[in-house]
Amino acid sequence: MLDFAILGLVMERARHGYELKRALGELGFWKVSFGSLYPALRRLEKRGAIEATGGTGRRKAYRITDSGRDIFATLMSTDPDASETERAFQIRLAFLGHLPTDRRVQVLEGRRAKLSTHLRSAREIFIDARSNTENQDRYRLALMEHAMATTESDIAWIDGLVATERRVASAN
Amino acid sequence: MLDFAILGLVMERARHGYELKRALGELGFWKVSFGSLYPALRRLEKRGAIEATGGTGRRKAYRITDSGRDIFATLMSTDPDASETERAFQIRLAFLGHLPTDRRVQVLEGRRAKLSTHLRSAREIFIDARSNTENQDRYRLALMEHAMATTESDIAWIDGLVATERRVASAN
DNA sequence: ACCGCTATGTATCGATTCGATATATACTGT
DNA sequence: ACAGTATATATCGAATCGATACATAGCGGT
Repeated sequence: MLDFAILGLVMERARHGYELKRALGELGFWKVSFGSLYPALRRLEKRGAIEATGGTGRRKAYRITDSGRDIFATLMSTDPDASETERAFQIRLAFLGHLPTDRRVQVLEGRRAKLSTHLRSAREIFIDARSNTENQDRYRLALMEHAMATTESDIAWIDGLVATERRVASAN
Repeated sequence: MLDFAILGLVMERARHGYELKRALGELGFWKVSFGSLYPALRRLEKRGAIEATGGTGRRKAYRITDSGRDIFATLMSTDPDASETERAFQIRLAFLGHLPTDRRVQVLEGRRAKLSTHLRSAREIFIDARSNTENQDRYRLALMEHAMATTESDIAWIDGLVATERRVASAN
């Protein structure tokens, strides 16, 4: 998924490693490490998806190739797998503008469904734990409750995004 | 940190691998994989922190040793490092009941401070991105805003935990 | 009684990612 | 002129993931 993110960013304009790290970190949910980033750049270079351009001084700027553009387009238009990570979804969101409106809504609804299911099972587990004498630890119950609240807020957020998407679509 | 979590759970009572995976998953923030779990059990066994007991049928229950209890107590009473992960903090929280009240508040306040700092820098980055013509992507701005809102909610949650802690403390 | 499905359980493999560290240059304030 | 900080590339070992293999238990349906 890091490869996906790198392709997406490099596609907009040539970027060097440090810049990619900063750009990813500034999205707010992932501080990628150099130990992940540089090997990923090698991988992509070896696959012919990106290529190094001279760059200024010690910098090594990478630009996307036609093959890389294809790879990105394929990844973007492939439906997210059910097992997709929170992070994978967020990266996908960061580039969701590359999809047409109806596909965007699909991606969002898919994520919403997954969160809903997860929330339901979390609630069951919580009810269960609370009524179990052994599991009465205050902090553990608090963790569960907070996790549920966060999931609810994520769902509401996605609903907002979907609503905006539909509003924009019907305005055209 | 997985080792820490395993020790904490096994300390309460002997548990086998699958049970540990379930117990960790039920806290709601981490679905640990078998590929992490079983090697971790080996590690801990080799260090003499846990030992396998017969267990029923195909199960291999692990119980904590005295040495393991020491290791857990040391980890628990060591102040969290500044670079500690979200997940590390959550695991710490799950066992926070093992610390005296004042130390609990310390841990919580420390986390709060870190989140506050993070939030401040996120806000700066957001303001910056919004005023930058290049970074106007709707979804990317939405991601940043949501990340900030989540952090704010985490801070409020921690404040609640601290308040409860103080209330309980002063009631004694 | 038999079949298939799902849950339970242990285990390992390769790939990914992390966290720490090394190294070096550019810029900034005093 | 100098120190300190930001920028930048790179690599190492360890932790973790995700997929897969394998096997038994238990349960519902026919």
